[in-house]
Amino acid sequence: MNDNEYPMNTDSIDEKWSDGEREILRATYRAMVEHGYSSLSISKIADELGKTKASVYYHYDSKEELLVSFLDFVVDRFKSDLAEERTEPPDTALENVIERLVPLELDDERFHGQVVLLELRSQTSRNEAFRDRFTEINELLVGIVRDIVERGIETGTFRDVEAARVAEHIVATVNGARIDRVSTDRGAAPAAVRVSLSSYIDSELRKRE
Amino acid sequence: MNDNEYPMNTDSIDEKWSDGEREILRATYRAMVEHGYSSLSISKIADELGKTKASVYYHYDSKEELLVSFLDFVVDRFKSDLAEERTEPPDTALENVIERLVPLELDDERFHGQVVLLELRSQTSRNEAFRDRFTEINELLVGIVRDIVERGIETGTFRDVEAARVAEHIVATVNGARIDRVSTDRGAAPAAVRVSLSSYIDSELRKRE
DNA sequence: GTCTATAAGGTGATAGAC
DNA sequence: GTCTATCACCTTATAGAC
Repeated sequence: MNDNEYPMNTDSIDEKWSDGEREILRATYRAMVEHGYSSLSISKIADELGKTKASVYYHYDSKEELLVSFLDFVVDRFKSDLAEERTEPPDTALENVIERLVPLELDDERFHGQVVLLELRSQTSRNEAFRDRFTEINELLVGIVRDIVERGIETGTFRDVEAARVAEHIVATVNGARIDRVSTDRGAAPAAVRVSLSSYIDSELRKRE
Repeated sequence: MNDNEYPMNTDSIDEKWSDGEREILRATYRAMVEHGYSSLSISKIADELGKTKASVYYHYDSKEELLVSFLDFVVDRFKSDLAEERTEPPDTALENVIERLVPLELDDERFHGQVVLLELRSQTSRNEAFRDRFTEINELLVGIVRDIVERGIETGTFRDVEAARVAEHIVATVNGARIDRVSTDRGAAPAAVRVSLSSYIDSELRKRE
């Protein structure tokens, strides 16, 4: 389902956005971290960019167009952050994906990234393009987990469960924990969920005897 | 932890808000459903109220104050919607709570309620009062589930698991499914999570032999 | 309590010079 | 590509009449 995924962390030859556009998208990201989605404006983006509003409008015809492009930018980062070698044994692969999605420690940069994602997610009911992207993200996550579980069943590591159903469960739990982390002060919750997920994987997936 | 909870659906004697305030809060709710948090304005609320902006400012000194009051209003509704007799046996009590939080069918009214909650939740990183309320909501949910699980352990229905940890897991899963529902087009996901949660409860909680 | 009128400033967006 | 200047409009909030 995802053949052409490369780690785009480094700014390699990437034709998706021009240099000017990427500078604007990066400025948008900073403006969003600082001011939040609901008080984001072209002026604030331009300030962050170090140029004037008119410069922004040279690259984007409207705020709406910029925001959809920004959403792609953020989703792209999320996806490439997730892209990883999948050669490890299924049980450690599963644990690695979970660790990546719900790390025990979350540095400021990733924390801000999750806040931005949550703020964008809150726009899904009002904007179809937004809803499409988050549908895509969740399907990607479920697909990754499902593939690992299926591989585990084939190799005999896991019991013969319904992979799709288990994947939905794990992704829902992971998403719940992620959103809890950025929207409450319940610092201990992510760790509790991590432990509980391991236990779940153990009792529902891992073969006994 | 929650002795004084009554179903406040009907407008009984409730000293928390004056009649005028409640009218404004209800108008705010309608305006929010229609326009979304990020384009919510006093004008739109006044329009929905059928009065002028100045009338709103007679009851609230600032938009900020109104919004925090509105948050209380919404959280209150959420809590009273959850308040329920807890006399059923633990296993059905648990299933009922889950059914209530992640119903298989979601009518428009409740759907809008969850959208509003998600939009308010997206403000948590920018506003401490908001974060406090959502911390409270999640702790309430975890508390409800934990109590049921503990009761199940005492009565011998459930195995002797770590109730707090299992509660965190269930609440995270439920929250993930709830947010998935309002922010993606993955219509089948909530049902899949429901099935998977039942299976989880069965294998992790329910006593065998 | 609700109104009209108004203030001061921010918003998205465009025209035209360089 | 970036700038200045400008537009019409919307924003939060207040003053004062009724």
